[in-house]
Amino acid sequence: MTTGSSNRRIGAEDSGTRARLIEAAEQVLLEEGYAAVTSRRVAARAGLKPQLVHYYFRTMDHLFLEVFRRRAEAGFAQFQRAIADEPSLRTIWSSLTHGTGSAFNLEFAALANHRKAIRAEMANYAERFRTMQLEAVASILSGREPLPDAITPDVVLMALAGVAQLIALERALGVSGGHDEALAFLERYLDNPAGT
Amino acid sequence: MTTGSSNRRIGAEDSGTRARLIEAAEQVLLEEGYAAVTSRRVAARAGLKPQLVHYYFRTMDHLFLEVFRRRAEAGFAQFQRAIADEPSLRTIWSSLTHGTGSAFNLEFAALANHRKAIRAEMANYAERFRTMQLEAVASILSGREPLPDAITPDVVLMALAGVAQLIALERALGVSGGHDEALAFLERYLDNPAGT
DNA sequence: GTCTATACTTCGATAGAC
DNA sequence: GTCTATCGAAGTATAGAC
Repeated sequence: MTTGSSNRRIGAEDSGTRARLIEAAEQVLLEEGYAAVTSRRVAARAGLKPQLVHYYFRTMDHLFLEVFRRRAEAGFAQFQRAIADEPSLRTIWSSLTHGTGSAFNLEFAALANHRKAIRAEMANYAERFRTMQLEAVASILSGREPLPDAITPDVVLMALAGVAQLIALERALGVSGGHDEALAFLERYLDNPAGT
Repeated sequence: MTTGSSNRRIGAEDSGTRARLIEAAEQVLLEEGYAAVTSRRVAARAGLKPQLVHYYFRTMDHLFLEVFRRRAEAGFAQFQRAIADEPSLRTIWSSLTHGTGSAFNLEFAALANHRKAIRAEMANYAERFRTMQLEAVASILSGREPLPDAITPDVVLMALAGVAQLIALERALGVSGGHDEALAFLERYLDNPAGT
């Protein structure tokens, strides 16, 4: 499982069937969780035979990695577009709370916790994403009233990202206590971080 | 699976074997993730036969619920002790970042996302825990310099909980960007939230 | 009350046919 | 390059022996 030194033949990367399997895997992941992403269920969702999963992907982990990379690259590109279009804290906040990203991250975080290859890939993207976000926050804040010295762009970003993640996770559970208050605060803060 | 209206006989709740299975399940959960919590592996960890899992627990979900409740009650009690001993923001922060709690929550959050019974139980405890924490924060802040109106105890708690969760998750991945800065800020903030 | 023998389903993966 | 036939291991759960 770690080495994967089998010499079984693997299908072409540009195969349409392969793309269908990745798409199906992502759907199953979001709807039923990573434990439900089995060769049989993914194939059924794609309308294909289970053995095809193992023809196009050496192991299930290889499939997970492809699903993750596809989503991560898309998120990456989307963030860059959004921040170029309107560089503001509000745009950062939107990107942190947008769509199915949270559910996706939750599944992969749980998966990464116990699978080395996936953890490495996720850490890699997380670092890159954080760096990109940090540059954006620093740039946005530099054009405004200065904040107290202790409140660096890192601190602002960690707080926004942390609260966004927490709210998303609790929403999934059906818990909402404190959310309205936090969102009301952010509603003011995002446009006026210095509080003047 | 949802109803569980089987009339199969189930072992006594005070059985020692049953307790061993719960303990073993928790270990497997933390070490290998929720997908690895199967009757065979739990039993192997406990040095028992796989069929015993199904004698003491109607389904695997019942086992998960027992594992969750045990940990949740323990966390509940521990928070109450700690906050009674030293009521401070620092104690709140410690309780949010303490031990294996984050890994445990991550596993159960992912599980809860797709299993109704577990989601309900987790939501229930999350609400209770949040209420308890909120009372503590409000009580602590009321004995200090007042904060700006917009920064209610809810806002403080959501920020602390969010950042604590984010740092824990990223640490598990091996990502550390921004952590030192956020922790340095908190180091000052926890003792002096009004920033005077 | 406690545990075992057993049924049946689903799993990942490979070797080999087209 | 693409897909299928098939294997052995692991999964949940139940009925029945002690």
